[in-house]
Parts: sequence; structure tokens; C-alpha cells
Amino acid sequence: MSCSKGKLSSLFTNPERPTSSNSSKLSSLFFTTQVIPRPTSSYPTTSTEAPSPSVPIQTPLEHFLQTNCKSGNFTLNEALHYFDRMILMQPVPPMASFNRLLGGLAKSKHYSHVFSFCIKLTSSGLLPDFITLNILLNCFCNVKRVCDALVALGSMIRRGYKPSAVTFTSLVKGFCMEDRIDEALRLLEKMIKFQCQPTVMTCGTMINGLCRAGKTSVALRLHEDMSKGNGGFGVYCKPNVVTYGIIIDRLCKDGMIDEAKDLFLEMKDRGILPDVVVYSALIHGLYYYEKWEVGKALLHEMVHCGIKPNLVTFNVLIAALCRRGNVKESSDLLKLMVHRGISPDLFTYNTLIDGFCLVGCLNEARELFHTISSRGCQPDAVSYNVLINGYCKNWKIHEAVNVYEEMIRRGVRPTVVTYNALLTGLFKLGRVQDAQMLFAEMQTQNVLPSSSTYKILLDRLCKNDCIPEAMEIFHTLENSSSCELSVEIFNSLINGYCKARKLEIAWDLYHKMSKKGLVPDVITYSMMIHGLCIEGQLEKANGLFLEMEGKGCAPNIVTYNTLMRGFCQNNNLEKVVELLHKMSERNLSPDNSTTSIVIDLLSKDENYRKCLDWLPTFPASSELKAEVTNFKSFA
DNA sequence: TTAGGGTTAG
Repeated sequence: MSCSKGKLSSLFTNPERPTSSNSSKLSSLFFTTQVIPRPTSSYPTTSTEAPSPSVPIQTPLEHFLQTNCKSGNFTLNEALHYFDRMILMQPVPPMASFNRLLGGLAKSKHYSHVFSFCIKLTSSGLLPDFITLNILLNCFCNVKRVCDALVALGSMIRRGYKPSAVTFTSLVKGFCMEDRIDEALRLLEKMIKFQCQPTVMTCGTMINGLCRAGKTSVALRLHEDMSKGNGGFGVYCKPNVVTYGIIIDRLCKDGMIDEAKDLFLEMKDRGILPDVVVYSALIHGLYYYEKWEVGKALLHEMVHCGIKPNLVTFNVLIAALCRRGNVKESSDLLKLMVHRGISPDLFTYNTLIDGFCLVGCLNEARELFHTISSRGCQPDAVSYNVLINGYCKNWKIHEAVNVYEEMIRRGVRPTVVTYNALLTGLFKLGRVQDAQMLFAEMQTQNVLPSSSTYKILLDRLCKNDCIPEAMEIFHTLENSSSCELSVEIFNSLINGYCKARKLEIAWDLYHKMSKKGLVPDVITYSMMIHGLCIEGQLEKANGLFLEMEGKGCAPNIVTYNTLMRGFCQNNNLEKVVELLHKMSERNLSPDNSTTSIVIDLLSKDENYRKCLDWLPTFPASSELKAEVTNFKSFA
């Protein structure tokens, strides 16, 4: 188990023996011996006057704790201000008041402030209670510091508190967030030993973790066991709208739309009414997979059931329209949501900026980007990335680089997406040196390249005749664990070497990928066949074609065309016809490239006569047959 | 006063 090396985590290294230097820090929350508790009052008040029994007067502090903290409608400065006041009050407000404030901060994801406020609490001699510790433990989990959360759990137990389902649910989430799914599952089943029954929220958290980890089938099994009440996974709670929603969303994201719809019907059959989240998730899936009519019908059903579309629903619809290039209707939808009193958020603006970029309306995209701040949001990395990508895709690298520089000037940290977009843009324009310099800058900015970055680099370097540079990066990757070598990376290099007529090196790479446990795909085979054909090694090319079929890798239209072109150049009409028959048997339709190959073949005088023999049984599409017949009549 | 779900970029 590895603990994070942050300042706070180091406080937990020796919980039994806190030193005087750390007793005022977070760790002291867990040591009653180090804290001299100050008395706390039984009600939160800032007023010296007793409230009137008939007209309760709420002080600003009470209003802040009971209203703002609950709704999340407060600024950090306000929280800091009230916290400092509370801590100095005499008598000190009850811990429940501090918990309200800490809970509000945690809900607003101000985790680091929860940590610092907890340190201040203990250094002021106040003793956190069970709820405080649960809030703290949950915050540790949310910042992927399960190690510290477990120390908090241990201390909680030592202080005589019995961990509740809330405690365990936080820990399950923490394990899931650290990709420790098996440990999360074990904890779920262990809860019972602590005489704590998992609740539907614990199960929802577990199901969500399983889904995110790609273990949808296990999530479905747990959900089914919940429905059956058979005690599987040690749980006895029934599924609810949230558990159904999580699985429906996952199935949609996995493209299993029909299964998602079935589950949606099942929940309704069981009397669990879908809410706006479930409808939005399913509508998103339906629109994403182009099932527009069904999506529209579901939207109508939702409204008919009295469920109002919310901000996320509108964002889903705006994104769907943008993907279709219908940015005009998207903008109309934006006006409609504002008219309905729903304020657009950064998701809305980023989606619309992307929509404008997709249809090439870069000025409109830029204009909207510049109005984000005046609309109450601040552009984030996604906003910048969307715009940079828009410029790169439209060959406007100069503008893209300007946006990148503005991004850095404004203190928005570029991400790997930023660099991938810029690298692609630079390579597209053949600016290899600039791309290489940007790759170096990416490293100085401490942005880790992703597998996509390496794919872009290797692919584009090869295509720009920089094979040695590509190989240098490849060798670095071979000797490091920073990025897994993939079939795509090998394909880029194989393609480069085939085109450079260095077939032997391409062969070496082809064999190397198998040794590394990678399975060549249809692109690998097609490229190798292409390379062999160029070198006139048709027999070997045909052998590889048969080998790929034998290994269960189905040749596609590109593979067939590549090999047919090889045989065509070798004037081997019989072999081309054989391949056309094979294509027909495999239900593969010839494309324009196939037609041109056949026409080229026929245009050779010696083939024309032969053509008359096999044309009546020609296994090709009507378009290809028509082309051939045209050629015949013309000839 | 503490725990779970849906929307944007390569």
C-alpha cells in the first residue's frame, strides 16, 4: 500500500506517537490525548441576546450554516470568514455547526480547505466528532488518498466510534477511484463483519466503480442479486432509480442501447420511476448512436411525465445537434434554456464552441469563446482545446498557436489534448521541426505524452520521411514504461518503412510485434502485403493474405484491392478474378478503387479477349459490372 | 452536519 507523500499524509505515519510539532495538524484529530477539548455550546449563535420564542431571528452565521452551506451558495472567503469567527467565539459553537461548514466545503469540492480547516480546529483545541471524521475520510477518498482515509478509519475505531454505512461507502468510492476494484468488492462483503449492512448508496457506489472500470457484467450481476434479494455480494437492499441510472448510462456508453432500453422498461415495470438523470442519460445514448426518432420520443415522454429538462438535458441536446452540424438549432436551444431560467454552464459554451468549429465557423467560435467570462464562467482547458483543435483542423495553425499562448498567459494549464491537437496541426502543414520543438516544450511543461501523442509523432514523422527520428522515439518507448507499445504504433512504423522501400526492416517490426504479444490487425497485414507487392514478391504477399485469413483476421476491401493491384501489375488476370470471387463470397462490395484496378487490367490488350470469357459470371457489384460493360463497348 | 447516478475537447 502506498501512501501519498503530501504534507498532510505524512502526519499519519506514526499515529500512536504524535510529536509536539504535528499535534496541531490533521493527525491530531485522531488523538484525544493531544487535544484539550474546549467546551462547545449546544446551539449555534452569534448573538448575546436570546432568540425570541415566537419570532426566531436567524443570525447571519446561522443563515450561512443552514442555507448557504447546504446549497453550496457561498464563496471561499465567506467560509473562511465564518470559520475564523466561529473558532474565536465564546462559547464555541457545537461541532455540528463546524460540520455544516465542512460539509458545505466538501460538497463544493474544496477538499484542501477541509483539510486546513480541520487542522485549525484541532490546533484550537476542538475535538472533531464522528461526523467530522466521516467528512474528512470522504474528502481523503475524493482526492484519491485512500491510504490516509484508512488511517482515519483506524483512528475512528480507536476513539470508540463504530464505522457506519456512510464511512464504508466513502471507502468503497475511494478504492474504486484508485482502480482498486477488488479491494472495494472485498470491503463491501466485509461490511457485515462490522455489523454494518450495505445500503443502496453503498451498492450504487460499488456499481458505479465497476461500470467505470469496464466490469459492466459484474455490475449487472450485483444489480440482479439486489433485485432478487438472494444475498449475493452480501447485500440485501433493493435497486433504486440511481442504481438503474448508473447501469443504463454505462450500457449507453458501451453502445448497448437496446439493453439500456430494456433496463429502462424493467425499472418502470418494477414501479421505479425514472428521473431527469435517467432520462438524460438514455436520451444522450440514443442521440449519440443516431437513434434520433427514439431519442425525441423519449424526450416527449419525459416532458409528458412532468419531468422538466434541466441544464444537463439541455447540454445533451445541444451536443447532439452540434455533432450533426446543426449549430443554428443548438443556438436556438441555448436561447430557450435561458428563457426557461436555466443558466448555461461551461459545458454548454464549450459544446457550442466545438459545434461552431465543426462547421468551420471559426469567427463565431472565437466570438463565443470571448464572451464566456462576461457570461459568468471562466474558460477552462477544454474551452481552449476546443478552439485550438478547431483552428488546427481548419489549417489555421498560426491562430491555434496564438490561442495556446493566450492559454498559458492566462494561467490555464495545457493538457495532453492541447499538445496532441497542435502537433497534428503542425505535422499536417509539414512543419516537422516546429512539431518536434513543441513536443520538447510539452515535456518542459510537465505534461505527460499519451499513447495518442506517440501515435501522432511516430505516424507523422514516418509520413514526413523522418524515419530515424521516429525510430529514436520508438526505442525510447521500448525501454521505458511510460507508454505501452501498441499495434497502431507498430503500424505507423511498418507503413513508413514499406513506403521507404525498406521492406526488411518492416518485416523485422512485423515479427517483433508478435514477440511483444501484440496481434497484427487488418491494417498491419494490408501494409505488409502492399510492401511485398511493391517489391514484386507476389507469392509472399499471397501467402500473408492466406495467413491472415487462417489466423482469423478478415481481409477488408483495402487488403483485397492491394493484392489485386499487385496481381494486376503482374498481369495476372486469373488471380484478380479469383480474388473478386472471394470478395463476393465474403459479401464484400467492390469500391471505386476495385473498379479502377479492373479497368486498368482490361485496358491491357491481351486481357480483353479473356475478359469476354469471364465477364458473364463476373462476381461484382452492378456498378462495377456496368463500368466493365461500358469499357467493353468502348473498346 | 457525513456516502451513490447523467452533459464538453484530441
